[in-house]
Amino acid sequence: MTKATNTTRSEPQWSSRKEEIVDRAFEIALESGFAGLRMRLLAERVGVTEGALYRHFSNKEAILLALAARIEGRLLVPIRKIASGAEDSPREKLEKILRHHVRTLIETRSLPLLLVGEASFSEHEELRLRMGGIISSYQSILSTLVGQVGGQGEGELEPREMALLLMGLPAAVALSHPLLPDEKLESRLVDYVVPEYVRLLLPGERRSV
Amino acid sequence: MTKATNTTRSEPQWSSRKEEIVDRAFEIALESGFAGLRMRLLAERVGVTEGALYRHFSNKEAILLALAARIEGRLLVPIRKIASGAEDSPREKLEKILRHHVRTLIETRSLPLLLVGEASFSEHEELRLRMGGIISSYQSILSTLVGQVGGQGEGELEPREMALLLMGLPAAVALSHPLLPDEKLESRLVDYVVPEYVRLLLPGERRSV
Amino acid sequence: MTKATNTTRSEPQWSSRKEEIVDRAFEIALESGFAGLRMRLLAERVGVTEGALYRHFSNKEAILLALAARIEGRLLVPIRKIASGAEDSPREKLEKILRHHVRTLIETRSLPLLLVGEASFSEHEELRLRMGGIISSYQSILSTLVGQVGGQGEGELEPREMALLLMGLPAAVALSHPLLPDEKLESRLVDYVVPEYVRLLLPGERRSV
Amino acid sequence: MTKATNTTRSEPQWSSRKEEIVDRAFEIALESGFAGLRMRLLAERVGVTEGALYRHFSNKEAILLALAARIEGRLLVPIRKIASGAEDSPREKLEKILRHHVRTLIETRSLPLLLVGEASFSEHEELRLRMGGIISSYQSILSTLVGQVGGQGEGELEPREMALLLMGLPAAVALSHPLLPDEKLESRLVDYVVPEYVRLLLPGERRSV
DNA sequence: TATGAATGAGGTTTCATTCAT
DNA sequence: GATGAATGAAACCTCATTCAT
Repeated sequence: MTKATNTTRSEPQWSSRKEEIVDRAFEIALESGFAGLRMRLLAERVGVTEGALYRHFSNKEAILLALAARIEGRLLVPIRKIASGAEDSPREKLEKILRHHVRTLIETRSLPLLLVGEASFSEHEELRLRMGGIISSYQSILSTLVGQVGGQGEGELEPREMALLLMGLPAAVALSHPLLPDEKLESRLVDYVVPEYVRLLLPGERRSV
Repeated sequence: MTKATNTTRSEPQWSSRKEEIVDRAFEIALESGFAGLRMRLLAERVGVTEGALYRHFSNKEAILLALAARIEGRLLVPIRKIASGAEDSPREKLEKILRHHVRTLIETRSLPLLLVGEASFSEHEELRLRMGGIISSYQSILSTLVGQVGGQGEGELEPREMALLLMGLPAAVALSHPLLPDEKLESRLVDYVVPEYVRLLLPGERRSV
Repeated sequence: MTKATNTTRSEPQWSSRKEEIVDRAFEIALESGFAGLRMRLLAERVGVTEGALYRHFSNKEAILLALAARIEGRLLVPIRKIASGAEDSPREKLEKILRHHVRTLIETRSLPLLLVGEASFSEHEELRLRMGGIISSYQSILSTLVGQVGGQGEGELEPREMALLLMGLPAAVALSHPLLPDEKLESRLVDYVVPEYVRLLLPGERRSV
Repeated sequence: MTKATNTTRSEPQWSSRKEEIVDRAFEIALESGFAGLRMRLLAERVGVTEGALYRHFSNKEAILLALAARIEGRLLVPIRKIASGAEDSPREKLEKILRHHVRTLIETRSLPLLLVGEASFSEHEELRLRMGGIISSYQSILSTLVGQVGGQGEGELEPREMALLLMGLPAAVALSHPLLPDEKLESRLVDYVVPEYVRLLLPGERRSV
């Protein structure tokens, strides 16, 4: 008899209002970007009045931060789990990470990375810091793994630089995919292009084999 | 026949006001992003009132389109010139293009690519199309050149996919640089990382050597 | 038969919650004035939710009225007691009253009189009436005492006018003290300036001496 | 044919919009106090939309400050002129000042001093400072004049304290008059009570005469 | 009694755009 | 070409109050 009981399929069972708000905010940002996230629209989607949103978040900024946290959860947390796994080699980890990243970007219409772009100019400092933190964490995970791969004998590119290159593929997908969706390419990206990319960038092991 | 041709006597230089408006718009977008471009602020910077802007552009969207055109001018036009040059090999051309792109991004705080991101969500359809056009042109230039390099014997990656990878480096720079500026990395990017990246991605030459 | 009488078993002390609410309301008004008294803040200070306040007071206005009553209690009740005392002369009573008033104003950051000002503009008619009643009572107490002092031979100023002048000192303190606190002056006010003021305004005794 | 030409009697000829806004704001504050001054109502009274107000004042606070300046103009400026006059004795100046002050308070329903009260709690720091400045200036004018009167042989009260007492009469009027208007008293205040008050407070000269 | 969520009206402010001059 | 005032819609946010539990 509680409100939570008469769930329809669109209400994931135990989502408190707070979570539901973030869910809907994510949806809207997916459609219209960070800047298109208006409190009025959000309230409508949630099915309450605007004032009600402020019971759960003190600010619009607080909602944006929760969104950032959610993105972190979808993107960074799985990546951290992959990186800390015990079974895979560093090279395999890198490959898995990139595949996860690219897949997520395609699923979310590149939202995560595009939000990084929007955050660069945001007036909300905390949001900017948070987004910078996500990028920074991501790159240091990649750097560490690159360092563990080793093997680029002549030591041409530093791990940090290699990490940047590895992030390049998701970045390129993020920027070009929403404007120029290409289903054929999309289907090959995760399973084919990513592994090949890793192979090209980190040829060390190949030689050693 | 270009728009700049129908100058009246009061515009001795080529429609100076119009150009100046776009100049200042570019400046502002550099500082505050697309969304931070307010008509009021723009008018102030130009040194006129808001109403005056509407003598030169019928819309804010018209100004955004002019901005897109300017970005095209700084980014795509030089790239086209490089691509159509007669002296360099395709590989050299690709390298030059990437160096130009990365250099421009660093100079412009990544504005061009970030604007692509913002445009993805824009409500102005024409702007979205134009930005899509820039990306698309860029990628087809890269694809063509990759095709001319040839040599990836087993034909693992298609030119279009390779083009995406090549665009990855600038994309990664665009996304990470504004939030996490890194001067040491920056100084090595253009002259060192880019050539190495091209060498890794297009190993054809290596065999031929 | 008073409202406080119908206590239920859950209110062992005399309607403690109600009292506490007014206490906290007084505190807040002391800090932020009448206008700064928000139901939300009040609830927080009391340690309950906003809805709970409406169990004890039907309105915000009801709380404001209770506040006015409390001010009456701190200001007017002691003054009435002084005025009805049997031992002092009318002149001594006036002096005691003014000293009490000034002391209270300093202790309460002038809240009582400033609230009078705010109440002048209040949309709550009952509150306005109540505040007017406080002022009015105060002045008639003063008038009566002034009449009892007698002695202004030529009958220049009527008691009511003299009462207004006597209220002038507290009023001036109320208006200037919160904006321009002056500790040196403050320490002399109660024990020195007030008696001197009474002596100057009611020179009757001087002649008799 | 300009808009200013078709003046009705209610438009004082050369009031720019900016001045008109302050005029209307003053009117509203007179009716409903500082807190009752809503941008919407103000815009209605001026006959424009809310947005238009922001062409002339960047803030609501800016309007409040303009209001404070206007009060300063009506109250403090004439008082300064009186104080710096060459013909009157200090005692006469004090009397004139108090008469001007009391008259103004009655005309303006005590707005100036009540605004001081409201400003004490205002969240607008600049407004608080400004109001404090007005009070402070006023008191130092009074103090100076009191010092010039001299003559309180035994030196009982310091000029600053005497200034506070002098301000007491206007203050009492301000606080009691709006809540308890009294026409009979009002008519005697300016011409009768004020001079008598000065005579009582500053008896020095009387002796010397 | 109390909670916690919600409402609805209203608050200040911003912004692209228009228009008479 | 340009100004300066104005508009109207929409933005974020606050607050007293209500109500099911």
